Amino acid sequence: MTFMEDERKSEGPRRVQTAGHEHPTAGAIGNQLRAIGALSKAFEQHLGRTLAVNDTDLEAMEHLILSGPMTPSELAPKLGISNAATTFSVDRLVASGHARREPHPTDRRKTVIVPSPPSVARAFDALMPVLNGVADAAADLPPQHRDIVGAFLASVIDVYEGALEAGAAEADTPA
Amino acid sequence: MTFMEDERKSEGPRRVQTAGHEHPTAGAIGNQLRAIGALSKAFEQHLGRTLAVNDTDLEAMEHLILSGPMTPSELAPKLGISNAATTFSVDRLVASGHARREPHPTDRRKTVIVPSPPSVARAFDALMPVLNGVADAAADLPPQHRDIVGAFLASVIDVYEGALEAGAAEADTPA
DNA sequence: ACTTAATAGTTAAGCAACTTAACGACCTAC
DNA sequence: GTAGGTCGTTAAGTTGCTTAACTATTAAGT
Repeated sequence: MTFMEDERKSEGPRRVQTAGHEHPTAGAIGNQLRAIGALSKAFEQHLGRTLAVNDTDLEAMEHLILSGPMTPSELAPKLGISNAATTFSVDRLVASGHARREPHPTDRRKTVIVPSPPSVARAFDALMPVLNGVADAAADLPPQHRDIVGAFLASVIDVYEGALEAGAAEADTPA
Repeated sequence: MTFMEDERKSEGPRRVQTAGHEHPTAGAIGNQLRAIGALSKAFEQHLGRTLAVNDTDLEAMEHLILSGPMTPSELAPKLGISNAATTFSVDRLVASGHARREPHPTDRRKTVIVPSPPSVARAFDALMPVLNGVADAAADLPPQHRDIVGAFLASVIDVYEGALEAGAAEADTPA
């Protein structure tokens, strides 16, 4: 690690400098979490290649599969893109046969995007090894261990949520 | 959950259908892992906004900070983009003052990308809450619990790596 | 009932970031 | 010293996003 050898002489408490000297295994857990993030990203990209769709369209399919058919306006915020971009994504999914548009039963302005069953099945088959693998790993733990892991993951979630809130608050206060 | 009501009558063992009926807490752990993935993605985007860089450039900065200065050719595979695209990313980082190009000391073909200390400090300050938060959460665990969590995360990593290998193998065998 | 305003989806024009291919500069080996 | 490979950059083209404008439909006001 050859960074920040000069600079940053002292300006507050800094427990984590490079990778945590104080608790070797504690730092290791952070590394594992980061590794999982990288692996899950890699896996998603692999999955996208398998189904011949780009990242956005794959994510759209995931939402359509996990939450069921929905309108473009509902989908857009889940994808974090504009309404118009969602139209393009749906266009691509329809063109490649992964989904179809259906009129909304009561509101004629709306369109419902329905994932095609074969595509759902293919996505599921590709996802299953990971879903099952993680579920099995968790299921294989004795219940107390499962609770310990669950509690730790909950605390990690709290950390992220806290950091995001702090960041949002700081955005409100332009200093 | 209104999906796959027809189709998929039976074609093999399927333990995880919607969200794991057999082991409620086991499924919960999978959900937690997914939540952590989503949160860390959201946090990265927030961080990118804070430093006024896009996702790619932020990831480049992270690699430059965590692994130290490196050449574009080393950076490109870490970003998962082409060499040429890395040139553009570096151009942007240099233009915004987050990094600078330096000639390689021995090989005059190469350029070394060096992150600017102030940008490193800013990124660090923004990252610290999460880094420290996770490290603290891990450090607060009694050692046996830490081992339990570490072992579980290791098994999750194995699951992903196994799935990626299987996917790669299947790509070789065009069926 | 008719007009006004709001909502849903799409289209249009423009922009940002990627790709592959081709280049000049440099290193390495024969 | 020349031949071939590597490094970074440039060029041309593609993809996928954005905002703004437009059409169709619904909801609300009078």
